[in-house]
Amino acid sequence: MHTVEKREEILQSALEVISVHGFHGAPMSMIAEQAQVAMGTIYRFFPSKECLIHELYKALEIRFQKAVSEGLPVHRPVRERFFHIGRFFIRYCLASPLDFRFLEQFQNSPFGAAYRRDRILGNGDAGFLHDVLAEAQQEQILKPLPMAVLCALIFGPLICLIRDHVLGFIRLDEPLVEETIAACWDAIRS
Amino acid sequence: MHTVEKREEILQSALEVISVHGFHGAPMSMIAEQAQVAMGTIYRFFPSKECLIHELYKALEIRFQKAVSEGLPVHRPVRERFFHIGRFFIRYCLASPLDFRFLEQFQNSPFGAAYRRDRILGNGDAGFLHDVLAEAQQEQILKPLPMAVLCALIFGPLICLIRDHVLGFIRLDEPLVEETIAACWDAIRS
Amino acid sequence: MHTVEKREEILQSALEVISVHGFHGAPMSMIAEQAQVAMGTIYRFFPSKECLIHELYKALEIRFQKAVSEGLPVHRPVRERFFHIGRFFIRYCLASPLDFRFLEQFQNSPFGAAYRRDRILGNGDAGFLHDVLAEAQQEQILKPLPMAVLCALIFGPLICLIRDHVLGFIRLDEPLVEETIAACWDAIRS
Amino acid sequence: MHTVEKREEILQSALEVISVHGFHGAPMSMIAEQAQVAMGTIYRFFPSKECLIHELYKALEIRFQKAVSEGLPVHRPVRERFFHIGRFFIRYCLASPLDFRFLEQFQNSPFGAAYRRDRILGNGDAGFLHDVLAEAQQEQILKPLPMAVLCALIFGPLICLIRDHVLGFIRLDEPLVEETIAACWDAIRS
DNA sequence: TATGAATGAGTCTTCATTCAT
DNA sequence: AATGAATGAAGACTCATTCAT
Repeated sequence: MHTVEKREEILQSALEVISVHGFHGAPMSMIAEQAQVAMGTIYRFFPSKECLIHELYKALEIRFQKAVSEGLPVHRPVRERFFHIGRFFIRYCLASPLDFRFLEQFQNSPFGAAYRRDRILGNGDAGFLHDVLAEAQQEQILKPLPMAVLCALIFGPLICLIRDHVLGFIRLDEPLVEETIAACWDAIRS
Repeated sequence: MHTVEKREEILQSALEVISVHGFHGAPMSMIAEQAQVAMGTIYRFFPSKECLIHELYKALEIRFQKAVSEGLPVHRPVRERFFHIGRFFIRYCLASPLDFRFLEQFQNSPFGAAYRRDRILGNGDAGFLHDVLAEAQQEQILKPLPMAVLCALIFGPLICLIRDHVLGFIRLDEPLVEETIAACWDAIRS
Repeated sequence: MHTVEKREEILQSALEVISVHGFHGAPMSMIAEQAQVAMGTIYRFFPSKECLIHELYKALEIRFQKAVSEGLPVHRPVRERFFHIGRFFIRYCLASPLDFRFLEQFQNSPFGAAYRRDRILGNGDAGFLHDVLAEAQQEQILKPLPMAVLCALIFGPLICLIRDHVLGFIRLDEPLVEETIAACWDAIRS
Repeated sequence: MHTVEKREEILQSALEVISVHGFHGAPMSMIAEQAQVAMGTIYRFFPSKECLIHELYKALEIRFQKAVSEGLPVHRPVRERFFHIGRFFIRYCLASPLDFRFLEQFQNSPFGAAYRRDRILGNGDAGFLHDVLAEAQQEQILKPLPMAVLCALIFGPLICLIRDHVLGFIRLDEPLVEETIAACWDAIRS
């Protein structure tokens, strides 16, 4: 197996094990076993468990941004682009519950505290969403609120509902997703 | 020191240490030290670390519910009650950031999984908010969405922003709080 | 309650708790609770748990010797006295299973190693049995074996069977007891 | 060192430490030190202290059975086989006093309670002795007593004397062993 | 004198990390 | 480069003993 592939394999195994058992329920030995490598091998790619976790976070972030921004109808009206992002956000989280669970855990852990939160999940001003919102705000379509508040008004509810869905408390079907995104739009539009 | 006081002292220390370092970064010895008691003393009040954490959660929940529902203008219009709850919710979280961080951690941990999530933080349909929303919905003031979605539309953004504030990314002042609550109201009203 | 009575109460409680749970399954707190005294009170009578156990052993030994020697038909033939002792030995053990279990535990523990074993259970040359056997040996009724061997030939089987009985593997009824003692007699008589 | 050897080394160290200090006087750290391995290493071979002890018991039992049954003159008269077993039983115990002390402790502990007692030491009806005695009883050479009683009449005294010897109270030399076995034979023969 | 809350050393066990092979 | 056995520091928990009341 190639070096790069092995690295990927380890990251993926870490994701699987950690998202199920949590950071502290996932010993390196378990991750190694899942990746079908020896424990020592992991340390050839990542100097410590903490680094592995941070690297995994970064990898997921990239993967995530890519998925959500995919097919963004760049030249369509703001509202349409907004709905696109909302839909893809939910779609991705539901399709990749492991990613979602890991990212949530990461946010709410001392690991995540090291990171500026304005990256992913609940905030996106580093990326494409920022552009959409900024543009809309200039057109005075949106309320004149700080970017962080706008992001919160959008991703806060979505994350909350995805969590509810993952935990089985509600069932997020197509129409409900649309209605929810619409409600978020109501929250931010002027 | 009285027995009750010591119990309180231990709970408070656990809150302080855990909210900063996380569950797994907070050994019993550290909690004991913070409370200025010996480790064994903790076990006179709580049979295990897990129990200590659950008891702490329950205590915070009560404290929290009380604070948020305090002075609720029961006989005023729905919109006014809604704003009251939103304001007090934020106010409490900002005044008690340790509580907030602990509760957030608890929710996203295997501990919290034992609890139905319909309690606090991100959901409130167990209590007074549920009544307010239900009443408003009957009057057709609100969108005909499931209660869980309504709660998500309210608490999702608030929690998100409180976290941002606690972590120092934004500054939630009085006017911003009002505007945010208003935006949430826009999200749910029909 | 009198001082002496309290001491007795503690010893009796220690016996009950230890014989059921073993030395290491019987914390001082449990013994205190059983005796309905405070933990500290035990330390007014016994300087340490180890001492308590040794004192208990000594008390049981006395109680035991008294019970077994009771009503010994001093002026009857040796064989008759032998049977008397055998019967009373078994009778006492079956009637006082707690004593029996404690003494067995004590023997097989580092505690007991401190004691010369030629006291009780499986040896009795300190007391009346010694006299009976010595007398019999002088009359050449018994094999010319060392006293320790004679004692082993008598108490070895009895203890073994009592243990089997206590554990429920056999049922020691009257006739079986008689036959067993007779067999022991066959073992030692010349 | 080989894996198997290390396992053996740990078992042997456990035997040495436990037979001297007792189960509760033998911390894993002490066993590890004796075996010249780190504490964690023990857990690679045995999932818990309890398992270690049970494995040790099983290993000793096998060793023991093998030693005692070795060279059993299968086609010789019953009496001869009986003496052989008695001799080898004593011989093994005296040659392996650690084994003996451990097995005795095990029997009288909560650990041993899990095991049916019809195994070793004080009972042997699971194995070869049972066959010898059963055969002898059919030939009406022995008293018509239950097997458990016969075993008690044999092993009771032997164990008792071995213990005395190990503790230094008597000296079991060759002739004394022979006489003692003969006395046991007198106890059981009809 | 009696109490029992408090202490903290000691135990078992886990797991991130290392290193000889 | 890869392995995984070995390490030992760290953590939860127990309980004999002490001491302020």
